[in-house]
Amino acid sequence: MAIEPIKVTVDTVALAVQEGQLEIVLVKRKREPFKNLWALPGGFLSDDDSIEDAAARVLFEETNVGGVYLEQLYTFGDRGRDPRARVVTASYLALLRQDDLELRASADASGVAWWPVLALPQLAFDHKRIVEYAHQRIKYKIEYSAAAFNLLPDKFTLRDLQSVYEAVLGRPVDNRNFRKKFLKSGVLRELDETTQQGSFRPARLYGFSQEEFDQLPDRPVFSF
Amino acid sequence: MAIEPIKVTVDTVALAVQEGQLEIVLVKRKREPFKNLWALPGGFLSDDDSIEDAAARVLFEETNVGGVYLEQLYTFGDRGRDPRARVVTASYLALLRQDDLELRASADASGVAWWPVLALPQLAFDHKRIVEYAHQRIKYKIEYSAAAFNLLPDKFTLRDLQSVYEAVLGRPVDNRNFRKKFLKSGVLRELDETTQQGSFRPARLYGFSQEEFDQLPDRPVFSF
DNA sequence: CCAAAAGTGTTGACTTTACACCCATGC
DNA sequence: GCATGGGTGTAAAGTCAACACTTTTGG
Repeated sequence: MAIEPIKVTVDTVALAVQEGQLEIVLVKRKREPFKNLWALPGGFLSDDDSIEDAAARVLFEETNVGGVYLEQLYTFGDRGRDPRARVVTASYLALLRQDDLELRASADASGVAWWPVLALPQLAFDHKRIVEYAHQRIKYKIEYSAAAFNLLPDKFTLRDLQSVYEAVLGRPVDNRNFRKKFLKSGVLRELDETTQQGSFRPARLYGFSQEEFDQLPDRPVFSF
Repeated sequence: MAIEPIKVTVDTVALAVQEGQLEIVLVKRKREPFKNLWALPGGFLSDDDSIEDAAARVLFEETNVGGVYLEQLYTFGDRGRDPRARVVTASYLALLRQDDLELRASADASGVAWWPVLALPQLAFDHKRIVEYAHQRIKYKIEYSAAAFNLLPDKFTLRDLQSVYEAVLGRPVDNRNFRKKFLKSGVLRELDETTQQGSFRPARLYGFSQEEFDQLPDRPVFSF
């Protein structure tokens, strides 16, 4: 059983919702292969304690984004994915709050930027496929998990929450049904604060209650 | 960035339902580490075209089981999983029909056997965790996918189908509601055949219709 | 008083759950 | 005719989907 040398990398699909759009962080490659194409932030598994640690480290190194929710997506290892060598890539999904965003490119890249998931440039390697996989995952996940709250600050309005669902699902949802269902679910803590941002009625702020969420059944409870 | 040598392996959780119990294939290790403990069938990624191919090859080599449904589960890569070296393991779920079963151990193992998922022996490495992950996955998956039909022969009775659900979910389900829901879903093709296996009413045989299944929404439709 | 976004209820269709007896067969 | 597993219906409760107007605020 000949074992050819294999390299292990991590690539991260880092998502955020900005102005009602689902966006993703890409870095522009400075070198071959795929020089000048946009790619997912990624790099080699090194002396990290875990693959997830590697994903967090690489994401921070390449984009300056840290302290975020991370989960493993899928591992790609087909022959020929990388023209140089056999590369096995564990892909990760990162969910960012608007707060977290202060992108800064590393020396290895000639740029780092947000791109709308629905209007991506041509991507390096098989990264298009990885983004599609991530997009599918977050669509499912938002219906049965608390993933949406990883895309929001600690305090948010019901409209903010609805915008996250609409951006992720890619379609409008009925606002009366949306509010009814979320308020009934018990996972929202109503705060004694409101926004104050224009010449119209202020919106109430809410927080997320992990304790209440933990008591929900683990089937889709937030589907719209 | 020092890159220590990393090995990539695949481990497979191969499941089948036998006499109403969910069971899994384990091999008994002939060597250190974990000599004489039971472990998942697994081995190194070699010159396979894909990781999934490697999982299929290794499963066949170690257990003589082939031609089965395979899907990737999760990739484990924490430091210290294997005392010898840094090992990154892509784990796979295999679903077997009772037909497929003609276990035969390879020279590397001192045994291969079916074990009930609910009564496993002590396992090598972190394989217990991998089995738990697989078990969770199949529990979810059976509710929204056609996974159950990968655990059944081409022709089966409604009772067979219900037994698969009960074994996977680990609890009884209401048999009137079960039949009603499955028959209404349209994914079963009623055959002009019955079983003939005792001094009692014969059961009608059914087949699975992939075409009808493909038209279902991709949310849980087989939850009980 | 106007513009803008926040917030609110009801109805009908459908789905889910709980529950107990008759049917067909071989011996 | 009996033992065994196969097969069937209904009603009440709950959930989902569709739909339009009133409220609050600043200027």
